[in-house]
Amino acid sequence: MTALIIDDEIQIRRLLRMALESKGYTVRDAENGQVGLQEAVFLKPDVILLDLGLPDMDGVEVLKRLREWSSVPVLILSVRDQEAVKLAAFDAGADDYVSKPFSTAELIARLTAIQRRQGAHDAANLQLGPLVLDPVHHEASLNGQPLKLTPTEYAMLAQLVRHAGKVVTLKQLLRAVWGPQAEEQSHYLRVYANHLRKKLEGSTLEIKNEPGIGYRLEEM
Amino acid sequence: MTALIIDDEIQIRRLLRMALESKGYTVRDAENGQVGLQEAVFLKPDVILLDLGLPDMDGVEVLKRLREWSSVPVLILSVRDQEAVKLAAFDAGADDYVSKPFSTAELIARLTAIQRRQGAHDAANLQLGPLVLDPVHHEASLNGQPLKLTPTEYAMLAQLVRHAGKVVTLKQLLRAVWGPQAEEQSHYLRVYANHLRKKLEGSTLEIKNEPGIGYRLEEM
DNA sequence: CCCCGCTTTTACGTTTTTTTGACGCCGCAA
DNA sequence: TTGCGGCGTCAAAAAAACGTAAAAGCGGGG
Repeated sequence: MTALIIDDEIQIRRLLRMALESKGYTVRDAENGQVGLQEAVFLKPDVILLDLGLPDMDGVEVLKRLREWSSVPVLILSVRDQEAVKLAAFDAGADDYVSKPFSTAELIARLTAIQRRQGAHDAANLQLGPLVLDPVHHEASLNGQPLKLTPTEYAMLAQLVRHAGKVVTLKQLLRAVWGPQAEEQSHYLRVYANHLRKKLEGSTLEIKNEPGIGYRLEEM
Repeated sequence: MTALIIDDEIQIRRLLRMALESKGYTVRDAENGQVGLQEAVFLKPDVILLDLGLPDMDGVEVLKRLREWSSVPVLILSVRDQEAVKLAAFDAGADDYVSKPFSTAELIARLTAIQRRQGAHDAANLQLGPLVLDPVHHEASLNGQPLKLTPTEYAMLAQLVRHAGKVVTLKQLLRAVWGPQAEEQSHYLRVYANHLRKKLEGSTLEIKNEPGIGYRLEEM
């Protein structure tokens, strides 16, 4: 089990390193985003602890770059206890969030939690029943057969799969797929929900609408 | 298992030689970049330990020259603990980085780590159906006949072959072939996809485009 | 110095995707 | 019943991405 710490404060790195090593992790650290990403590529860690306040680049940006090819569990560390930042981090694919200062016990608890969750539905990719999404290659398959999706279709379906069975609000979907400035353009969703429904036709999956709230991907 | 040490300080060479030989490596060393490159060609080592502070040429330059024809794992040694240099080395294709002074234990650990990683996707020649790529000499053949490729064409085709059958995203291709700063220059890809398609014409291989996502090399 | 091969840039027609607009349906409330 | 908001559907218009060819830039070798 290897963990990668990306944080610019050496005290934090030391603290985390000790806590993790005492739990049997092999620990590697990086003090900025650039190096952190490089380490992630080379080291292929089993979990990443990422500080949002890095000197060279925004932590959310680091997370986005990481998520282009990796689905490793990421635990966000941050002094900022602001909702907006939290949401941005989750949107970018964070698995959990801890605000500094934190107790090492809480940290370890959350860490094992996200790794267990990961183990549960990892086995590679985003998956829901017969549908498999491969985030690295942007490919999808349904019942083992390739499913052709445009970039926008893929992004919307991925968002739905990430919250499979739960309602994803209109705003969440629009923000995730079209960006924050498109939060009000809910007609986009109608068009693309339609596309996706056609492509999912004949499978056990269904995109349901909750009027005024959002959409939900369900397995029948 | 043979290791090549490229370093101008004789104490370092001795130290490394002892550490490596005790781990069962056959060791060869060179005291400057020129000789080091020649040794690399001649010896085809399984791993290279490269000092960045060489008397005759910049270590990063050595690495670039090496990477023109070899994908051997390279571990960088340097007294300079500067981020800029590290990044330059990684960009040029380094696998890991150790700052002097270092413990031999750490060195060995990193060494075995990068070799294990390498083993994963090495396995000698890249091949897909009638196409064979020789990473050592940067040569290619199709249906047994030599296929003439420019360096850029080779790099792009190699990237596609490594992920044969899967989509390689635009960013991934651009980063791999033209470097991270060319991430947005997707017109390069159009031009070179075109070149490669012409050279693959008549074979069972096909370069397909997934609009907005990337390219895929398929065998028909 | 010029030629040659390779890379980069530019231009333009084509294909694919995204956006926009129109229309009808349904449920709900006035 | 009628009017309205949110939704589903379809297709045209607009934008983006792609394929292709050819010109311009660039560097090394003769």
